Amino acid sequence: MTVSRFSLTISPMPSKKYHHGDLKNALIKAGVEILAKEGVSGLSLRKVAQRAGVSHSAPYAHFPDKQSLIAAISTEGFNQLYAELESAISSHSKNPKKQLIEGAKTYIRFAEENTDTFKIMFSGVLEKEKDYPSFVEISSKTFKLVVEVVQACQSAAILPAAPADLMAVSVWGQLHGIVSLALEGQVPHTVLDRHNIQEIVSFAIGQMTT
Amino acid sequence: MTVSRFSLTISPMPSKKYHHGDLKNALIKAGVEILAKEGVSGLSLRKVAQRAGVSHSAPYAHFPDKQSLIAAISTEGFNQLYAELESAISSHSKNPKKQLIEGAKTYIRFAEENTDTFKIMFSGVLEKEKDYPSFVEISSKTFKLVVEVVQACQSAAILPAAPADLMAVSVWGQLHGIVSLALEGQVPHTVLDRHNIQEIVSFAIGQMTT
DNA sequence: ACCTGAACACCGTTCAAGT
DNA sequence: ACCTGAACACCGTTCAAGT
Repeated sequence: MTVSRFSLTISPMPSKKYHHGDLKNALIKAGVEILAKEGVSGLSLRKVAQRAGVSHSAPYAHFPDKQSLIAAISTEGFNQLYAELESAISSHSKNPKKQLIEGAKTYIRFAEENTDTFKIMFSGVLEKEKDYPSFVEISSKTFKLVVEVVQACQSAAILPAAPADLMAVSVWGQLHGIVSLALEGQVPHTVLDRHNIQEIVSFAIGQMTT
Repeated sequence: MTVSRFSLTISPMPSKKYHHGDLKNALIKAGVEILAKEGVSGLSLRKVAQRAGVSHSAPYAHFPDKQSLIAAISTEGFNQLYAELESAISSHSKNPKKQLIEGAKTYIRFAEENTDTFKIMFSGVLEKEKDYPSFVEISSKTFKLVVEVVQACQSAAILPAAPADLMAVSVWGQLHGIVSLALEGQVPHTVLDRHNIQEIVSFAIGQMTT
């Protein structure tokens, strides 16, 4: 025991306060990791605190309640999704149809690679999303991105003339619905035997475009 | 105390075993009611038991765990949704386009009137749906209903020729996606100011049909 | 077969206290 | 300002026991 006490003195042990003034982000990161490892049902405030190396009540210095941490995780998820969509879309700035298809692929990939973050963003776990301004902001920014692509497609006569925001809900809804049904296991194997989600979405979007 | 013991003997008190051998269904019913009143986050096994008038451990005589009760509630929800869709569709057996539109309206109404049951059916709360045969059966029966309507529409040249199951995923995905985004508060007010969900879905399905 | 009550581990949240 | 530890109410699940 003398040894361990000694080592504690000369080199800081990981169980010390190593959140370098940024416990808030450390908690969000820990939450994302738990989500990836144990899923939505495995996400507890106490586990998040433990993984960040603080006591179970420390998170309350940064988040008023669990919902608030979930809002922060969802916001972080939306930020990442937005960045990936932005990148995919700006890679094909001269080709609206490609923007649509590659944007959809990016959305699908995000859902597949971050399944439980995606679920927490879109499956009603967050109950009063309107109370979290940064969540509302990034989600409406993301919607605007969809509107832009839709408008570009309309200008190129790839999508029919119609109010762009209405068309955007339609396109995003089509994409989101197929992805959601797939994550729920509601797409029958008779379809999945022949096509992956990307192909199903491509088919569906192909239906809407000319 | 003599009085209470006497009254217990001559007339059965409500706190006695009044689940007439059908506690299982009483628990499902209690679960649906709690879902409607307190939402998904308010649904606990202990509350369900209390509402059904039994001890907190009584449900374990009928369901191995909470997931299993959730599966039963979801199955019951699907049964109701199926019945309502069936009824709406058979009311317009000579008019495929009407079947599609009225089926969609029924789906939307079900989601709006049973929001939290709908969420529990489709939002990943049920984690191993494949383990519950009656859930799988009714959900695949419901999918077959969509396929039938799609085929009728294809025969009437209202939907383009394509594998009916693929087209069914597309149509259901479109409907489900818009409804899900709406329940999540992800449909911007700029759109909701002008159109309700029914109209948005009608627009989207109008896009797919000729 | 069906149900109860005690028990256990875990959870979200609060609060007095420490630095 | 940031964090800890005890405490409270609630939860899912197990189990010995009662009818």
